[in-house]
Amino acid sequence: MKTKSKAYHHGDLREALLAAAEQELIEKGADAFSLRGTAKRAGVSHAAPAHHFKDTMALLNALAAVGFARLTMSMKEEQQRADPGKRAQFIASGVGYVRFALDNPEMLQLMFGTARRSSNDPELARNAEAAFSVLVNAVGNVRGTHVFKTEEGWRDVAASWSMVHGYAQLVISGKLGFVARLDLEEQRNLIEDLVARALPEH
Amino acid sequence: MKTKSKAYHHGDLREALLAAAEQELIEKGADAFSLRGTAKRAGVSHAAPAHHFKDTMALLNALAAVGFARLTMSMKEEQQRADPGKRAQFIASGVGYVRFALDNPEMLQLMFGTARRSSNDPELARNAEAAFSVLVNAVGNVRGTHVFKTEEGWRDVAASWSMVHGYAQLVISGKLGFVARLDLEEQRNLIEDLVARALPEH
DNA sequence: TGTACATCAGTGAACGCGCGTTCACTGATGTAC
DNA sequence: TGTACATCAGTGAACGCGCGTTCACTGATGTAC
Repeated sequence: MKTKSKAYHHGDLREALLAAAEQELIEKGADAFSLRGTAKRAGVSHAAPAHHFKDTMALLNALAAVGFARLTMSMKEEQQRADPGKRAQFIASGVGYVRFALDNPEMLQLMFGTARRSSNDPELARNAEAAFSVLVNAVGNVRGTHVFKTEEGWRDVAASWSMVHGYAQLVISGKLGFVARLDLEEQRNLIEDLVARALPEH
Repeated sequence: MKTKSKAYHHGDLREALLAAAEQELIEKGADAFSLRGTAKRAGVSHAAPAHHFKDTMALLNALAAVGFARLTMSMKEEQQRADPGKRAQFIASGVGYVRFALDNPEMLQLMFGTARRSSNDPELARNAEAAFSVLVNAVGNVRGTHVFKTEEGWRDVAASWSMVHGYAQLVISGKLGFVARLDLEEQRNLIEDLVARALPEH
């Protein structure tokens, strides 16, 4: 019957393109990603995206910004589910970070790689900053100081972030194969242990 | 005078191609890397590489294998320079890991990314395994047991590797900007601190 | 030592492909009166 | 409420480009006798 209403105007092509771009990224990888493929997925001619994104780089910058927003959400969700204690909140932010990364490996590569992206997209920078802040605040609450005021504070942040980020990257690239053999509960325990090591209790 | 001897046969084109490929990777990035560009850099026609590498993927696999060999060397060098104590040796392996990564950021992406690479190149797997072993042995020596025998051993390895790998990735992607303000000595201290956190003394 | 010949490592032209971007266009929508 | 018109968001053809790979070839090298 094909009642597929073929409206000439799409409605919200910008959002549809971002969703299509994510699928394209997931299936083709950052290397083989193409604007034409994205347009095709969105069911639109390959010239249409130009009305919404200046060029391919602009589209990927916007997609990376979406990724950082989702990362922020993932950390905050995990914190809401967790015990309200400061240390538990810190650990939860780390668990949320890893959960996002393992659920969105291609997005993580886009967000932290330099491929096909410019570095001065303001929305992207803002969203990245917001994600960063969740972790920084969690560390600050545990330590009871503004982390940027002391060398030790910087180190706490660097250690925590490095730990969760590195763990996620290694699992994604298949180098920590034994993790695949853990069930969800065990993996969560492992992550909590790793995060806790990054911020040792005094 | 141009005494540039234009020998028809190159001598060691395979090695020259690997070196050229690394330059291509560094200057163009993993996305824009091309076999033709590599051949041009090596001063050879774009059809010549086919005699040495089946296709582009084979060349990049070989290059990644070179990267892992260099990573192993970097860790061992740092260990030779360090105090022979077990814990100092462990920390040195971590410092060597980070040093390699910061000196070869594009290679690290190639080695740990999935882009343009197959996953079943035996030489690549062997070299990656060798690098892994340096870290595993260093952890084992500190703990005094075969790390693969206990859950705790696995965690020690995961924590150590995650920490150095994550730190390197974050610095490379510019997310730990404050590190750029540290001088060499300070950065070394920071790395040693981070690595030490990953493997807490009992 | 010299020669014939097989093998190896290059060349350069050609192929077909998918890409990003541009362009003149057209259909749909929104607004002024 | 109806109509004219500007604006917006699509289309599809066309462009030039660089890519990986294939192919027939040729020059250099190594080896058997």
